[in-house]
Amino acid sequence: MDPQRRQALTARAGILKAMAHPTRLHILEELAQGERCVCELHADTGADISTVSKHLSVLKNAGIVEDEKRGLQVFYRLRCPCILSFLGCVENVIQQNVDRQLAALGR
Amino acid sequence: MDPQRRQALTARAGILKAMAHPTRLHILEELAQGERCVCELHADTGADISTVSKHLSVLKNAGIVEDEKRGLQVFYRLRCPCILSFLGCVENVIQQNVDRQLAALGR
DNA sequence: TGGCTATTTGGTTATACTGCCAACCAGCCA
DNA sequence: TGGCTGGTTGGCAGTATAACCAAATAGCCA
Repeated sequence: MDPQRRQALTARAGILKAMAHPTRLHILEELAQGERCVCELHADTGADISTVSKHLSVLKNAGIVEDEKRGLQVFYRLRCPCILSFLGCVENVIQQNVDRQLAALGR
Repeated sequence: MDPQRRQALTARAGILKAMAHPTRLHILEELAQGERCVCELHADTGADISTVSKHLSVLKNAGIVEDEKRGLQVFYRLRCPCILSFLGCVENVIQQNVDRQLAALGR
């Protein structure tokens, strides 16, 4: 595989990896509805605030979200709202998995 | 967060996690063009064949691909071809990251 | 059956990710 | 200035991933 292709694949994988965590997906879905401060995300994920902060920095390093400090609070928002658009297909896969498991049970 | 939502998020994250590796993305892109046997994927990823086999089992466990043995060979194919449809947005994010880095340099 | 090819599995080592705690920093206000 | 609130950072322990090698398995054919 040539280095350029390798690099392109690594970049894409990096974005996916940043998204591939339940708490981070939850955060992204919240942000899809509008910007949120860290304390709000802390409240509705239930995770320790330092954990939330680290998740946010993962998302920020990946370039998926951006932040803005206003007074004491830091607000985060999606940089590309389209980022969640593929979840429809992910749901298809999951539904198929469920169907398959049911079929296996009934077998 | 209620357990059901937590579970849904974990399932989604699982799919993303399975995709979040350069070699596995490469494999998925190959499969998007049609089924391939392990040896073909081995040839064009350049990875050790046992490594390719393990990557394929990750994808299979996630329900993203399915396999079929025909003679000595095992062929893999995408279960949901739409799975790569979101890469367009991932590319947007990457392009923005590049732009941002360039801007930072020029600053 | 014996040997060959294609693939999977087990074991090992190195590396990376998570979550939690404690300490620290920044901005506001009395 | 001192103290408070909101967030970030560093460090640690536990867990999970990745790649490689060696060994095992499955199907074909002589």
